[in-house]
Formats: sequence, C-alpha cells, structure tokens
Amino acid sequence: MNTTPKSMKKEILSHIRTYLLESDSATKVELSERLEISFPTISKFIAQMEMNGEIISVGLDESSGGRRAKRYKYNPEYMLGLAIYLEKAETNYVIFNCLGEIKERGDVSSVLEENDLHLLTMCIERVVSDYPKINSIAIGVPGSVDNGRIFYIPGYEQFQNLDVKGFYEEHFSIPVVVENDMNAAVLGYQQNRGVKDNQSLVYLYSGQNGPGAGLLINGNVVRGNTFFAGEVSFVPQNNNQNFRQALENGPKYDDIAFSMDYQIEPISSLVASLTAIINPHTIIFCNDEVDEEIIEIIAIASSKYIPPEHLPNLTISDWRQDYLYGLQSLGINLLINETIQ
Amino acid sequence: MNTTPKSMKKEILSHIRTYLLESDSATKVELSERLEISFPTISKFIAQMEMNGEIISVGLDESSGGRRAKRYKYNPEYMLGLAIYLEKAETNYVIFNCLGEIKERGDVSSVLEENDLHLLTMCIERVVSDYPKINSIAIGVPGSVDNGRIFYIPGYEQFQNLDVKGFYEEHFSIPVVVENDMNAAVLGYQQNRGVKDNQSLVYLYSGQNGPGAGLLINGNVVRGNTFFAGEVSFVPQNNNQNFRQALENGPKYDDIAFSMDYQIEPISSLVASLTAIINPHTIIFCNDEVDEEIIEIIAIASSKYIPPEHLPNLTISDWRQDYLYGLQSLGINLLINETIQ
DNA sequence: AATACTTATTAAAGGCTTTTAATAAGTTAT
DNA sequence: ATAACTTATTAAAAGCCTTTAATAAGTATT
Repeated sequence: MNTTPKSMKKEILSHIRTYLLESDSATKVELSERLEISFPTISKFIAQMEMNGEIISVGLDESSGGRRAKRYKYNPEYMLGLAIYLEKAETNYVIFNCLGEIKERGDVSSVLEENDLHLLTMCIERVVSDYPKINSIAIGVPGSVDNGRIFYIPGYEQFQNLDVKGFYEEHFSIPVVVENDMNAAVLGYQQNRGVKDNQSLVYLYSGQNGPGAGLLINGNVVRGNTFFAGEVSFVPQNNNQNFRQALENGPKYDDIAFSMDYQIEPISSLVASLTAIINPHTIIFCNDEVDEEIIEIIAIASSKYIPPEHLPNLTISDWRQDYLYGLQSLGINLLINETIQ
Repeated sequence: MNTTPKSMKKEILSHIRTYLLESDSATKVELSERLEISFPTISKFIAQMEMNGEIISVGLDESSGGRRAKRYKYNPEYMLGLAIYLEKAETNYVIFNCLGEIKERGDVSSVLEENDLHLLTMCIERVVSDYPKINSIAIGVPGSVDNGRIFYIPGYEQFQNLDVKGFYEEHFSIPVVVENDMNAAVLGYQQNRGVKDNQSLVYLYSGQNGPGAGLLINGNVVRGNTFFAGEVSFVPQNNNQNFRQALENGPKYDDIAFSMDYQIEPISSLVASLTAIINPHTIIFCNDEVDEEIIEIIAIASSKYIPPEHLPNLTISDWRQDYLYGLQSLGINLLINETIQ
C-alpha cells in the first residue's frame, strides 16, 4: 500500500519538485491546483523546502485583482547527479544539476579495457568527496542490465553478473541506476524531444557487435525474457539472410543490383518488420549513419511492405547526446523521487 | 494525487477483495500483514463488508497458542459480471461471478451481421434486469479498440468509431470495458496460466483477414501507434514474400520443396523475428491449428535463426477459452476495482 | 480617502488511518 | 484449577491531510 506517511511525503515531494522544475516557477496556489494537493499541505512543504534551501522565493506576482502571490523557484544547485559512461575505449563522467546543466566533465582510463572495477570506485569516491551534493549516480554500460545487475557484457568478464547498483548503493549510500547504453539513449531521446510517455520508440544503431536496437514500448524499456530484445541482427530477411548479413554482404542476386545503396533494402525491410509487430511511433537513426535523403528513401522503400499510414516517423538524432541525456534523466529521476528530507 | 479519502477507500477495498479471492479465505491479521494496512482499518472495512454481505465469516481458526482468529471468505455471488462476444456469425454472452464461475450462457442473433447496435442494447437490458447484481460489462470485438471506442472494425461500418464504453456506461451506469478479441485472449492466457504479470506474450492466430497476433509486452497490451501492432501478416520474409503470402502460397523455389509442411518455414521465421525484436517469454498457438509435434518442428526450425537459449516457449492453447477468460478477467477487474460502497 | 471587491495566506475543525495501550479469549504448565 | 503466557480484538490517542472559516493584503470604484 502507498498510504504510509513516509511514502506520502515522498510522493508529495516528488510532485512538487517535478512541477517546479518543469514549469520553471510556481505559486502555492498553482501547485495546489495542478497537483490536486490541498493548499495547507503545499504550504507546509514549501516552507520546509525553503528553509532547507531547496527552493527560493523570487518575489511577488503581478496582482490579479487581490493580494499578490509569492512565486517560488527550484534551486537547481540543491542536489547534483553523477553520470558515468563505460565505453570500450574510454570512461567519461559528467556532473550535472537538476536542470541537466553540466557542472563538470571528465574521464579516467577505460574501466572496461583495464577490466578494473576498482578504478571506477576510486573515480566515484573522488567525485563524491569533491561534490558532496551529489545525490544520485547513473551508470551506462554496453551490456544487458537487470535491475542494476550487469547480466551480459561480452568481452568484459570481470563485470559479468556484477550487482553494480547494490554494490555502490551500499558503498556510497547514494541511489544508483545502471542502464544499457541503447536503452539510455532511447530514454534520452524520449525525454529530450518531449515524446508522450506512453508511445513506442525504436533506436537503431550499428555497434561493433553488429546492429541492434533500443526499444521503448508504451513508454517502457523492453529487455525481453533473456535480455535479447532489440537484437535485430537476427531478424530473418530476404535471400536467406538475416538483417546483419544483408547489411554487411549486400544482395546476392540480381533483382536490386542497381540499388543506389544496398543497405536501403534491409533497413526498409526491418522498418516493415518493426511496424508489423510493434507499430512504433518513431524509429530513430544515428546522425553519423544516415542523412535526411536516405531516410526518405527508406520511408518510400518501406511502404512497399506496409500501408504508408501505419509507418512510423523516421528521424535522425545524435546518439551520444541522447545517451548522455538519458543517463542524466535517469539520474534526475532518482534525485526527484528518491531523495527525502 | 491518490490521497483523497475516496480513492483511498477504493484502493483498500480492491486490495482486500483481491487478496480474499486469491487466497480463498483470510483472517484480519493476515490481511493487515499482507496488505500492509493497519489492523483497525482492516477491521473497519471487514465489518462493513460483512454487513453488506460481501464477505462471510466461516468460523474460527485452530488456535496457534492464543485466542482463535475469525476467518472470512469472499461471497462470490455478491457481484456478477457480463461478458459479451461479438463475432462474425454469432453473438454470445456469459454471466459469471467473481470467481469466474459461469451462471448462465446465451446468444442472440449476430449483432455484427445484422449491423444492429440496438440488438446488443436490448440484450444487455434484458440480462441486467434479470440479474440486478451485474456490476460490470466486458465486450469483445474483432477490431481495434482505443479506450472503449471501436477504432477500426473492417466490414461493420455501423460500429466504426463508436464509443461503446461511453455509451453503455452512460446508459446503464455500470462500468464497461471493451477489448479486441486477440488482446482479450492473450490477457486470458496470462491470467489463466498464472503468468508473471510483467512478462511478454504473443498469441498467434490465423483469422479470416489473415494471420495476426495479440501482444503483451512487459504485461501490457500493445496496440501501437495506429493500432497496427500485431499485424504480422506484413512481416517481410524470404523470397520477396511477406508472412501471409509465404503461409498461403508456400515456397516458390526448390530448397525446401520437400518440407513436410510448407507452413513450418514462415512460422519459424516469424518466431525468429519476434524473438529478435521483443524476445517474448512465450508464443501461444491455437489448438485447432497446430499440435505438439508441429510445435517441436517449429522450435527446431527457429533455432536455425536464433541461439536456442533465447527462443521463447512455444505452447498451444484453446483460443475460445482464453478469449472467454480474458473478457471475464477484464470484467472481474472492474468488479474488484471500480465497485465502491 | 473610504468602501467594496479579489485573491493569498493563515488558522481552526474534521475525517482518515496509524500507533499504542487495554481487554478478551484461548492454551499450556504447574 | 489457577497462573502464566499467546494471540485476537477493541479502544483510545496521535498524526497527517483536507475542508472550511477567518484574516491579510492588494485593487478598483465612488
């Protein structure tokens, strides 16, 4: 049940924080009406939060015919988040505030390449002691993650089956979230572009281990039964090839030998498969892999398979930025929802 | 916010009902501990519900060292549900209690074939006046449904774009749920087989409009951006055919000319596509379309495409029964969650 | 400038549930 | 059979949010 006083307080706090951050500033009446929480309760929380320095009074509103209302802003520096990217060749980190503004970036030698968890721990220790306001840690990894535990990360056996979330939450007493890089990217896209939160998105990329996809269905990350969801390499296509083979090898027979780009066909076919199965709202491609022109050709080619009215939007985005944004938004969610006091 | 007294009461009620129905019977202490609601609150609700006849005292427990506890059971006859299936050639209905026990079945001439909503209204009117305890109506239709509104139902234009839920809730003042037949079936399978509620399931069938699928991903029904999700007919496959064509026309070249059943290959390929994209826990086939032997052949054929450890369970089920069960469980959900007093 | 009118904020009362204490109803041991 | 001990239930007190009433602080009008 969610009726204990503590969970109530937590919920009210996150609603107030979310609204203040989203709308930049608010009065008590606005909060009360929007959040459907009574005025006295809002008033009590606001007083407490102002005392803690979590929110700041920014003066009085223009009068709307009566007494002028006090307007409050969230203090974005009240809490900070730390996002860490474990990539093959490098390990970067970013410190950001509740608005997603970056306070510091940095890197350490690749935790994955060195196969050394201790390196990561030391990095976090240093950052956390430099920035005592850090209240959440988001870690992105190129592998499958199950509730903070790294489930499958080919090539980096030291990290296989490691409960990163459990370990660091114990170690630092700070909420931790761990997420797969593609899932973080698709979440980042969703947040960044203001996608409605129950839509379905697919983020396509071609990684070093072959192409793959990050999936959001009805707004939720899809991991699959054996964390195999999004492994679109394996989708069977024409000519007894799967998607990866078709992409790499090109056509094996003459029909489309004169296709300008032999990758168009497998991609369009994959778009059709995705549409016929999950009918997503948008499919996102990486900006270093396609351009607007190719996108349009793909769209046309896909409508060979699927009635055009059902085809998703095909868009292009910046993968690294989405990834960053996704990790940040996971971290900010922890700040907003998990920090209680 | 969910803190208003009314929504609180509603939530407590549904929790008590759910637990009593799932566990057959309970004491106040059991309810209090399991639901994490204080004993006095449970006690108050139980007293009220017993007075209404919603629950029944079934005597005292054996002593566990002290005063013996009273044990309570839910009275399954307290509320009834009505489920109606609109099918091409027939319209059937079922009246059931909270345990899913069927009190009466019946049919009227096909509402769809006659293209006559009034027929349905009259049928419900009669049933509801015969059984005043009916407190929920679940309607299954062979078309796309968006929040109770029939969105797309080829062939029955009178029903196109009809807000069935809104209309009947207004008309009868009883909660109504409308669901697509395949979605109801996959929900029914989930409930009936006690599938964990965040797993992904695919229900495959070959309807008169070609094959299709009902999808549950992370436990939620997937409708898609344009209600096209599950239209697996359109999945591109080998030999420039989509799934439907491959199924209907058979192979067009020689490689697999001696395949025992030429439908094996397209189905296995579809299983592979589903796995590579959403990696479901289980794929369900209809018992009048396949048997155990074929299932095994499909499983083997699929592992040509996908590492076997990622393949879903392939199972067989009774479609009509799952459909019925799905509608019933939607109806029972309304009884449990929406009835307040 | 004084009065009527708006609107924000504070204060008091009421309705929930939870926590804690008290009582009732059994069981076990002497 | 009585005392000591368990456990269920009832009763009272406390906490928290909401509703309602009262007050404060402006604006507009005469």
